[in-house]
Amino acid sequence: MAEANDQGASPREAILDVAMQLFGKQGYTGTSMRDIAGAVGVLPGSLYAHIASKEALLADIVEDGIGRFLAAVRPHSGSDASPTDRLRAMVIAHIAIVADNPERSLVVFHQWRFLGEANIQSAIGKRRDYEQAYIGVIDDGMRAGEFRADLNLRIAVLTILGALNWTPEWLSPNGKLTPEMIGDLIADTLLMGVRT
Amino acid sequence: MAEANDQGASPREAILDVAMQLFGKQGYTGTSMRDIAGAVGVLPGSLYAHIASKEALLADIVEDGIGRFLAAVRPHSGSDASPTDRLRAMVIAHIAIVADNPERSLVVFHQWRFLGEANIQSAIGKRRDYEQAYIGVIDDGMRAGEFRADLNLRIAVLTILGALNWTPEWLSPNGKLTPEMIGDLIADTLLMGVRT
DNA sequence: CATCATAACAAACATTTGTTTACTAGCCAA
DNA sequence: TTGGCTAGTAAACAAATGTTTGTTATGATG
Repeated sequence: MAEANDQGASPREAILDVAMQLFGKQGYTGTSMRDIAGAVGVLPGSLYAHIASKEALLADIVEDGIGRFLAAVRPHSGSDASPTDRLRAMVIAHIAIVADNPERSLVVFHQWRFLGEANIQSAIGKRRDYEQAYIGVIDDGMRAGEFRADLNLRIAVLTILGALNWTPEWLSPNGKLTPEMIGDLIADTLLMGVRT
Repeated sequence: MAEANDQGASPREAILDVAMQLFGKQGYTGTSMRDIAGAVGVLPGSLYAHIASKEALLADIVEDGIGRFLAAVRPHSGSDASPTDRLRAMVIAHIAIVADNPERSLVVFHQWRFLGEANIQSAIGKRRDYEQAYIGVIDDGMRAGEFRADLNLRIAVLTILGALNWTPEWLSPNGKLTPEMIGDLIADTLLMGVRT
């Protein structure tokens, strides 16, 4: 059988799941409703009994995806641990979300451009909240003397977020290192750098 | 006038330039030949006097783009400077290429998936060469005792390349920091980390 | 049994897609 | 003036696009 029907899930969830996978692999504009229908195991028109439009499908996936990152990171960015420990925990939490489903992360990071004006603003806002969490910890660390005082805050945050946002490109859920271990190693690299 | 005709360039170069911009902004599958023709200021069919196909257009852009990164980094990765200095020079060179044209870099990093089987293998090969240059310097640095011995080589390289590959997403050629300064700051962050 | 909601089918729609073909206008060398 | 380039127009092609519509099978519930 060609269709992987996501046994036990509602048709709507099956569609969202399949769309997430295809949008991640082929991009939003590179995926047709016929592609999605084919992978679900249904005719194209049948999709519209469960979703409003192709763009609403994307909006749902992106909205939910960003929400997962925010929910995973917030408890740590707001904790009373040291900036070092907080940053490490945030990195590990981020990697856990990516590893849970790299395709979803690819959609969140790259396909939001194709949302309509309304949804795009909401996505950008939440993305800024996410960045702000990192800016906050780095700033705290610098003030506390735990992080280098000569850091360029903006560049440091973009460097860290860049390293994190690139992970769905290579991270495999089936690798031999667990997501926690990978997150820990990335946090090591970012916290202490490569120099001795 | 809506068309920016890239005065003084051959029609072929004008097309490549416009396609690069649009592929970067909207993606390969999100860009139609009519989009390109419109931006060049020409009718859709006219494009085919200068290019073989839409995919050949993408192949040209990606091939040339990867080549620029390789050409910019090779002299430094192969120099006889210290690993620290080599890595710093490679980062600065990378950022210079991105800053020169962020859209081109977006195409190189994200649109190669849409190449045909033949071109895709060539692109992956060159991309591996590029990674290898970074693996080499880090490995040298670790052996020389200049870089931390407890680094996970693979993770460190992916972290560094992630930070670098994400830059076209935010780097603006019109910012107040020069590309060299930005490269230097990123190199600082990656070499020494954020901790004191 | 009759009823009703769920889920899917079958077929069509208007548009947009990449590309081809035959033709024309302008220009520079012989 | 003739001839041959270079660059572009105009119109069409089959295929693929997102979506709508009317209809049908299948269960569970009254």
